[in-house]
Amino acid sequence: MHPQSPPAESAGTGRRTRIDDDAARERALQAADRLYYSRGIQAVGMDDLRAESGLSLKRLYALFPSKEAIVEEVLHRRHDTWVQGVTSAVQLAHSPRERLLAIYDFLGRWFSDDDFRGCAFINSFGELAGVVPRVAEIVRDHKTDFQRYVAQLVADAGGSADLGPQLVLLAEGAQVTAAIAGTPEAAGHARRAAETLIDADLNVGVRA
Amino acid sequence: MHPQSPPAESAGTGRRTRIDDDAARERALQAADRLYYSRGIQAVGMDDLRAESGLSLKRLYALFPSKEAIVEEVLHRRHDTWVQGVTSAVQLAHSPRERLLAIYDFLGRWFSDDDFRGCAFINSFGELAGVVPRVAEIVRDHKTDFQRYVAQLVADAGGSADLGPQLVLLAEGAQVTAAIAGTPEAAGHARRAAETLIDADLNVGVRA
DNA sequence: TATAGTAGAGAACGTGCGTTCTCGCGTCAA
DNA sequence: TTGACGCGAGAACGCACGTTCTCTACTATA
Repeated sequence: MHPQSPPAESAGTGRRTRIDDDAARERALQAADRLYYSRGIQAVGMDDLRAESGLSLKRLYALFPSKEAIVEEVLHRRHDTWVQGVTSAVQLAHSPRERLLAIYDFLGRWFSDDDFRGCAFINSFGELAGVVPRVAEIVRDHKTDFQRYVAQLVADAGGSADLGPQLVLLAEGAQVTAAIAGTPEAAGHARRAAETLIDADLNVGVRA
Repeated sequence: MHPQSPPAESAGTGRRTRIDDDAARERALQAADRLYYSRGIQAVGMDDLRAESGLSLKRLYALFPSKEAIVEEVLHRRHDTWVQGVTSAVQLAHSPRERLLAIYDFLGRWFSDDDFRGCAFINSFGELAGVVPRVAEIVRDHKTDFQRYVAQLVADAGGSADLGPQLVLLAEGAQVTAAIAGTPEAAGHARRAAETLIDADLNVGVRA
C-alpha cells in the first residue's frame, strides 16, 4: 500500500511521522477545499473538517497553526490547480488565436462539473475580503497573475494592449454568471464574444 | 427637528408608532446595508447593527422577525437601487447604442466610489448561496432581471440575440475585477469591448 | 403627584465556533 | 510482561453570535 517504507533508522527518539504527515496534510487540504468550496469558509467549522478528513482535531492542529492558515493554503493550492488546468488546456491549441479561445473551452468544461460553484477566489473575496486582509491579498494576486498570463498570450498573438483586459473581463463574467445561473452556457457566450474582440483587434492593423 | 408631528389622534390605546416605525425601519435597513456591504453578512452581528442604527435590539426584533429577514430586505432594496441607477443613467442617452454603453459609464462612476466593494449580490452569493438557499434565489432573480433588461436594450438597438448575454458578461466581469483590483479601470475596458461587440453585431447585416 | 404603560439598555440564554486539554487505549522496546 | 510513549476521541474553555427577557426610567393622563 505505502510506496515508501517507514523510516526505521530514526530509532532513538520515537519519531516516525515524516511521510504520514505529508499524507495527512494532503487529506486535510483536500477535505478543506471540498468543504470550503461547496459551503463557504465561515460556514465550515473545524469539526466539519475533522469529520470530512478523518483526522483528529489534535492532528489538524499539529499540522496547521490555525484555521486561517488552512484557508490560505487551500487558496494557494487552488491557484496552482487553476494555473495547471488553464495552461495545459491552452498548450493543446495550435495557433495564438486558438490558444486564447482555449481558455473559454476550459471554462466550459469546468462549468459543467456537477460541483461547480463559481470561482473560489471571487467567492472568498466576497465573503472575507472585508474582514481578513490576507484573503483579499491572495485573491488579488491570483487575479493579477491571470491577467498577466492572458496579456502574454495576447502579445504572442500580436494583439493590442487593450485586448487582454477585455478578454479577462469575459472570463470573469462567465465564471460569475455560470455560478449564479447554475448553467454552463456563459462559457459559449464568452467564447463567441472573445472571437469577435480578437478578430476586431487583429484586423485593426490590416484595415487601416 | 421632526418633520412630522406625533399622531395625537390615537389617544385610547397608547399606540403612537406608525410613522416612527417607518423611520426606524429605514434607519435599520440603511445601517444593515452599510455594514453588510463593507464587511460581509456573517461578520456583522445584530449588536453591530444595533450600534450602527442607534436602535435597541428590542426595537430591531419588533421591526423584523430575524436577521435573515433583514438580509433579504437589504438585498431587495439593493436591487431597487440598482435598477433605478441603471435605468436613469440609460435614459439620459440619446441613441440605442449610447444607451447600451451608458451601462458601463454608470459602472465606472460606481467603481470610483470610495466605499465600492463589488456587487453585493455576487458577494452574498459567494458567502451564503451554499448554505442559505433563499439568498441564492434572490441573487439569481437579480441577475436574471439585469439580463432581461439588457436583452431589451439590445433588441431596441436591432442587435442579435447573442449580443445581450455578451454585454452582460462584460458588466459582471468588470464589477468583479474592479472590486478585487480596487481600481475603476475595468469599466473603461468593458466599455471599449462593448463598443467593439455592438458594432460588430450591428454591422453583420450590413456587411452580408 | 400618582400610576400605568412603553421603550431602551443590556443581561441572560442557548448554541456553535476555534482552540486546547484530558483521558484511555494501543504499540513497541526491553 | 511491563512500562512509557503517542495518538485519537471528544470534553472543556472562552468567546461571540442570534434571540429573548428583565429591569429601570420616562411619558402621559387623572
